[in-house]
Parts: sequence; structure tokens; C-alpha cells
Amino acid sequence: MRRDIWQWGSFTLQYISFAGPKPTKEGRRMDLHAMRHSAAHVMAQAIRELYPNAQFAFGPETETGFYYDVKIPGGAIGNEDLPKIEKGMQRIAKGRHPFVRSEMSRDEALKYFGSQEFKVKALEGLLAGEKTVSLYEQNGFTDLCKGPHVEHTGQIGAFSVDRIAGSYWLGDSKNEPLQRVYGLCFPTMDELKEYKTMMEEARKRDHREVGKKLDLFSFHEEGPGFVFWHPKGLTLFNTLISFIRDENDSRGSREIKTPEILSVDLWHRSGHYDNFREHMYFTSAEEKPYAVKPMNCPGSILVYKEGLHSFRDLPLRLMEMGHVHRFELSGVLHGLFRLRAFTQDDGHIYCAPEQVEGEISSFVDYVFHVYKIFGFEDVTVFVSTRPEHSMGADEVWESSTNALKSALEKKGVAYKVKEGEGAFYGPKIEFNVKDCIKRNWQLGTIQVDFSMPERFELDYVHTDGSRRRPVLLHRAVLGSLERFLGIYMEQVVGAFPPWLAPVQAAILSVTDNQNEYAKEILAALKAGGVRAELDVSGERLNKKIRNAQLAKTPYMIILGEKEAAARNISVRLRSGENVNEISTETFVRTVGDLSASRSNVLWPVLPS
RNA sequence: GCCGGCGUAGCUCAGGGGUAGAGCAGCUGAUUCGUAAUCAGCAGGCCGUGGGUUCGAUUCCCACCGCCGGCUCCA
Repeated sequence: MRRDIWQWGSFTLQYISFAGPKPTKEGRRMDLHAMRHSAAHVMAQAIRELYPNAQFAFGPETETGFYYDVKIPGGAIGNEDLPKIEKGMQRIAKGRHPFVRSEMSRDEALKYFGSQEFKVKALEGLLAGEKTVSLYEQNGFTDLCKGPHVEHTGQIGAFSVDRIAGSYWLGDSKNEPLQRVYGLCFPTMDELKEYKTMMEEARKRDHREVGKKLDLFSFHEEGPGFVFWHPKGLTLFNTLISFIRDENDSRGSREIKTPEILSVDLWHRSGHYDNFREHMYFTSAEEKPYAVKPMNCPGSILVYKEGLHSFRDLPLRLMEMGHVHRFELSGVLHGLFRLRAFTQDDGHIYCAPEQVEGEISSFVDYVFHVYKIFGFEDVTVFVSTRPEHSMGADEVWESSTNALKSALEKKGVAYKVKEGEGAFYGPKIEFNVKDCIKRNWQLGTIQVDFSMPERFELDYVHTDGSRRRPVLLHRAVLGSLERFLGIYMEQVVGAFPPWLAPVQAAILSVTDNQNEYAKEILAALKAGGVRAELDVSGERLNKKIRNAQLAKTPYMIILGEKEAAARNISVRLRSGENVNEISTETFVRTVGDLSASRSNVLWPVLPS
């Protein structure tokens, strides 16, 4: 598990119910942190029993348990060791061995841990300033540790040794590689089981599997990190774009489109060359250097600079379905979540300084509105401050960060601060949503930028005729459309609402005798704007239904003798319910209405 | 990029130093059937790529590519 809940490309489950101390079956109040930390020590002991020469680095708790970074000189821990380690841990836990704290001077500790190279490094590095250090011992195993721990190993609750992964001393790939052994630990067995069930659920929802099963997209060796959209996936993608386009239009945004490859000079001027180069693709033509755009702002700025702007034009809201390329290390690619090229619903708002707050305020409303439509009701807001790698004066950073905070405060929107997580050109607000299995995802963002307007000498004519510098706001509601679709696929496990479903209706003839009628119905549905497919495969109805059901098709139009004779249709909903013998017009109108309102409902009033 | 694992038919997966198997999907035929898999037959693979070891490699070794899980990074 990663330490931070908003990270994507992976996810972190938050177990709210475990936020604080909790009584165990022993009736004691136990601190979960101490419990997990203690479990790490017990695991270390179990590992040492298996590999007496194991070298231990750090073993902290995580959000779902703990891990320990280990090196086995001349060997490695294998998957087959995990059950052994777990057994060892169970034995130690059963022994109810007390955790005994002691202190010694740093010099003594250096001698004491002489054979543990990482403990020595820790004492010489991180702990160099300490006079004394604390140790914890259980059952003959002593570790350097500041604690606290539970009283004895019997208080550790339910745990399991989960998996093994690579890591480095101090997390730096230049340092020595270590093995990280992850463990899960919860107060009770029920909670451990619940977590494991949830992980199983998450695996089943994996958008890469959904995409394959529903024939939405694929990946190929020939283009690692680049998605290939299939017809059904692209229908989804285009439907999403048309949705967000409508939302933008109704908020006064004008759409533009700018080139994907632009002169390197532009990227020097924008600061991307200095601050973002390692993520950029470069090319050349006629011996002139170009870069493939990793962001859309410079293109938008060129559009703004074309012509003179009056204060009356502001705020000028431009937006672009910008397809950007960003080089990513091969090891981080992950389905639609982490690509090397993706499409942003990327807006750039040029406004007067006094308009910033109002723009932010209405953007917050916009974001909440859209997320709700997708069933993301639980939104967390973060303000990210100046990162190390950045440009601009401190005062400007401070005032723009304050502008963000004050806009949120005036709206009464609660937020948390993420120090040093802003963009290189300005601070930002990030919007996180929680999906239905409690995973957090970062989606939208709005960023204040005083820097680009300066670099590109943007201006507008003020009321008094003087030239003023506008503020640039960068904003995205969905972020990466590809990634958003991946998240949403996992949210609904491929069962898209009618308005998004690539195939809205599957027309199933009961026997071949209805195939002609089925073709008529197909034409009628298509004419009515319903995305429909015909199944005249000669399979039995059961099989046709099964196929449509596995494809998560919202509506199955069943056409048998009865319907053909009465010239009506029967609808089986994805939910299993039926709306029998209605007119094609009623069906088209109903699906149309539900789609127009982006409803999640399959049918307005379910038959009883 | 780094650490570890994996790569066999369109998909899911068995197998294993003597040259490959299942289920589903596909094709053909029969069946014409009312709410989650009709039956039978056929076809389908340079066992990721390139080297090496060997009489012989898909199997063992090495390198590369890709994928998966992590580290780091990130939309």
C-alpha cells in the first residue's frame, strides 16, 4: 500500500472504522498503530528464524498493516517462504511474549547492532544527533525502535503475511536493493477477512479485465503505455466528451484545439523545458527541434495572444480536449490509470485578479455537479503548495495559495493542505473522490498561475486604457479522460448507465422466424438514436440473454412470435426485470429521456 | 529506470529435454427453441524475440521486449 491516499495508478483503501483505538476480543483497548508496528517486529523475528543472517532496514506500519525491508545476504525471500513466516509469527504471537523497552547510548547501540548494517546506517545517519536510543525486545529478538508497542505479542490481533516486493534503502534506487515483505494486520479476524474480500472485489473490478471482456480497448507491445480504443470503448470515450462539452458550453467555455507538436522555443519560454523536460518527447524536422506537448497551456496561451483583449472579454474561458504525451518510466505504466498519452478536459481561464475567487468558486460547483452524476458523492478537497521544483517569487506563491484557500473558505468547503505538491508554475486545488469500495482517486484540479502570463507577457486593456496582466487559471474536471473512464469502469464494473453504455440495447430474436422483424426493430431503434445491436446468431434465447448480460447491456429486446404478431417489443432489463409488450416508440422515448438526464436508472417505474 | 514474478491457440489456463493439450470463442452441420451456456464435427500454436548449451530446446542458461506486483515518480 502506498502511503498517500490520493495517489493513483494504484489505490489505497481507507478503513475509517480503524481510525482509533479499538477494543479487541480480549476486551482491551488497543492502539492500532502500536499493534501493526509490533506485528512488524514479530515478522522480523520470524524472518530471522528462517534466515539467521537477515539484515533488517525499516519496518513501519501501513494503512492496512505493516512491512519490513530486509536483505538476505546471498539469497532472497521467496513466495514459498511467506506461509513459513506467517506460521512463525503465529507461534510467536501465541507465546504472549512481552515487549520490553530499554535504552542505551548511541555508541552502545552501534556496538550492539554491529552485525546489522542498516541499523548501523540508521544510527549513523538519521539518529546521528541522538544521545540515547530506545530498543524493544520480544522473545529474544531486539530491534532498534522508538515505539510504542503493545504489551505482549498476544495483543497483535489478526495478521497475515501478504506479499513481497522490491524496495531500496531509504527508497532511493541508487541505494542497495531490499526486499519489502508486506503484512496485513487488523484488530480482528473479521476485519482482516473483510479487507481481503475487498481486495478480491477490487481485482474483479480491474478495468483492464473489464476492458478486455467488454472489448473496449487493448494494449500492444508496439506502443507500451498507449491505449488502443476499440469501437465500443471509443463510443464510451466520445459520449463522455460530448457530455463534458455540454457542461463546458453551458458555463461559458469555448473549445479550441491546438497542435500536438510545437517548437522547443515555446517550451523554453513556458518553463516546461526547464521543469518538465524529463517527461517530454522530442523530435525534429528540417533540423529544427520540436517537442510533443505534455501540457496544453502554451497552445492555449498562443490562442489568447492572438489579438487584443478588453477587460470586457474577461474572464475568457478557453478549453481543449488536449491530447498530451508524457514520458513515464516503464515500471509505472498501469492500464488506463497511467499512460504515456492521454486526453485532458483542460481549461484555461484568463481573468482579472479580482475575478479569480469567483472563478474558483464556480469551478468548485461545477466539479461537484459532475462527480455526482457519476455517483461520486464523497469528495475531498486539497490545497497543494509550492513544490521544490518550481518557478516564481515566494510572495506570488503565497498570495495565490491564499486566494485558493480563501475561495474555499468563503464557500464553506473543507480542505486539507498538501505541502509541496503544487504544479511547478502555481499552487492548486485538487479534488478527490471515493469510489464505492472506498478507494480514493484524484480527479479534478484548478491551479492559479501568475507565472505563464508573465513569461508570455499576456495583457488586456483595462477600463482606463492601460494594459494589465491577466491571471491564468488551469483547470480540469475529469483530468485524464482515459484514466477517468478506467476509474469509472471499476466503479460500475462495466455496467454503464444507459446514457454511457456503448451498446444500449441488444435485440434478441427468439427463433429465426423473428429475424426479419428484429431487423425492422433495429432500424427503428437506430432511427430513434438508440445504440442497438442485433443478435440473430441462431443460438437459443437463453444463450443470447447470457451473452448480452455478460456484456452488461442495459436493455435486451426480446422478440418472439407474440411481439412480432402484435408489432411491439418486450424488454428485459440488465437488472433481470421485464417490461413486456410495449411499443418501440415508448422504448425509444424512455431511453432518450433517461439518457438526456444522465440517469443511472434503467426504467422509470419498475413493473411490480 | 530499479527489485521480484510471469509470457503456451482469439480468451482463460494445463503440460514439460524427443518437437503440444483442455474449456470457452471461431467455422460447418443439425436443432427453431420465450428470460444467464442445445448437440455433433472441424479448424486453430515458429510455446514473446534473439543468442547459447545439447544429437535434439517450447522445456535448461543468457540477453532483449512486453505484462503483473512493488520502489521511485505521477494525470
